[in-house]
Amino acid sequence: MNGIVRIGEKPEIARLPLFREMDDAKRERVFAGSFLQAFPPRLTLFEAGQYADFLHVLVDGLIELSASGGGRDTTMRIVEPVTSFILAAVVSDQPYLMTARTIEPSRILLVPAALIREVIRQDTALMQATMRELALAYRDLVRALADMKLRQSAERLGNYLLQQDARGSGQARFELPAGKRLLASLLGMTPENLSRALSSLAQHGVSVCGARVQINDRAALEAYARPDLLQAEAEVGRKQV
Amino acid sequence: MNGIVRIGEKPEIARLPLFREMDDAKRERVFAGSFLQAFPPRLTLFEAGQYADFLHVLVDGLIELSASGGGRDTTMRIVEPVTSFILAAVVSDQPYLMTARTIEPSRILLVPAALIREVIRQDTALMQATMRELALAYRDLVRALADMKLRQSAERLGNYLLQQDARGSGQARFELPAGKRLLASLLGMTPENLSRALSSLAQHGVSVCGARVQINDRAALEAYARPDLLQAEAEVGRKQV
DNA sequence: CGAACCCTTGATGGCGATCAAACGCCGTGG
DNA sequence: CCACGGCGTTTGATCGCCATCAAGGGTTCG
Repeated sequence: MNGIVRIGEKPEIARLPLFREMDDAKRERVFAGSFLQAFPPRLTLFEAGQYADFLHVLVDGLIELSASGGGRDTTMRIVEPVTSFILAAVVSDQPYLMTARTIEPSRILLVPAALIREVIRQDTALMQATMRELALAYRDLVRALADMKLRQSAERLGNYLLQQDARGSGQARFELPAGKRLLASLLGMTPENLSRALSSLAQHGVSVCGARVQINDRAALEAYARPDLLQAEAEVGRKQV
Repeated sequence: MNGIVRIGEKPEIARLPLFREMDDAKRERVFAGSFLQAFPPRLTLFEAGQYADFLHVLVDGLIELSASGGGRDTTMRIVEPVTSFILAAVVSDQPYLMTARTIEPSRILLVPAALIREVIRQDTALMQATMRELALAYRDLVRALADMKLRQSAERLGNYLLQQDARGSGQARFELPAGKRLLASLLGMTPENLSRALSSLAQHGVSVCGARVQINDRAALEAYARPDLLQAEAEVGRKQV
């Protein structure tokens, strides 16, 4: 199950913006030193404060990144495949700031931190790709922080729905990637209030049935949620850190 | 006033982590192509949405970076000298996400974005420094977002005071860098509530007189504010993006 | 069938925003 | 010198968003 990445998975990983431009031989070297591993759901992969020993690439499944403090917990990000995560901790050689937990059964490529740091130093194209990934991830977080400070919860939800729709097939119908409890935490609200917010969005062109969401009146939703300046970069095929 | 950086300023800028490790000749080239410019207070340097045409290095003065949306404004960061800012926008060649405004009279080194991007491509040490800066800046933002989601306003204030003290000379006495109105916005609260929060912190070992802050009982303040896992990296001489 | 678990709905309470007004500080101009 | 106005800060009163507490319905799984 580990030791060498199985052939079938490689193309999808190699096509990630992070690995796309680098030297083929170096990429092989990275993959040869990495492990593809399967994890059951609800398993903690690592905790905040631990030394960052692997760059993670989610190949299949779903991951929650959360932070805690003062007895509380909040989910910082929900990682969907195929995406790398915790690049920043690996690059800066610092402890994780977030805890990672599988939500669904997941397969993850584990790239030893020392290995990826070494190859980054050797391969300029990879270093440049890393730099760009970090810059885009930084900008995503600026948007997230502004979102949290400027909008109230139902507006954040509305924007999340618009964003999630755009990220998916694009037209007006999609499913929430994870349970509503988790979504609530991601949006900085309680499950109870997420439930209320979802029903209140019915007045703004959104209908929900279980995890199925349909945007019936995009103009109305946009008028309410004001996606404004906070829209995500739309680089083709891009995945976050 | 511009064209070539005045000799007196160079050492301090060259010592920034961003420029410290790079090739001397390349650094000269960057500085030769840049402009050191003075700005009056309360002047908008650029607005969110504009094309990012300069990397900025604050040499002297004070800058506010703010974001807006839905009729509201919030300050995202207060930049103190000597520090570069908006590296991420320049690296990713995307529009600014934030608006920059001088608070005090300021002198800023303006490095043309195309120039710095070109030299980054040519100089591996600079690229690596940029990568590290972005990674650390990313982690700062993770902390800021977790702070906003996990703590209530008086706790955020308490942590800000601890952090600001640590960043300064270190022991228990310092001045707020900018007016309280601005600080309130940075912390995601109103000036009224900042005022109340400051007086409530008297019960936790803090005394305030105007802009002068004194931490009389650090243990009590830490017990209240729980700096926990969110503590900033303490790399010597490090400055944020 | 029962036990979790998730989601929903309702009732209550607290944190913080908003509204309003007074105080201190400071630069201007009479 | 003092009067005046502007601005930032403080203090008080009220309101609204959202968290918390509580309970009920639906689904899944042992």
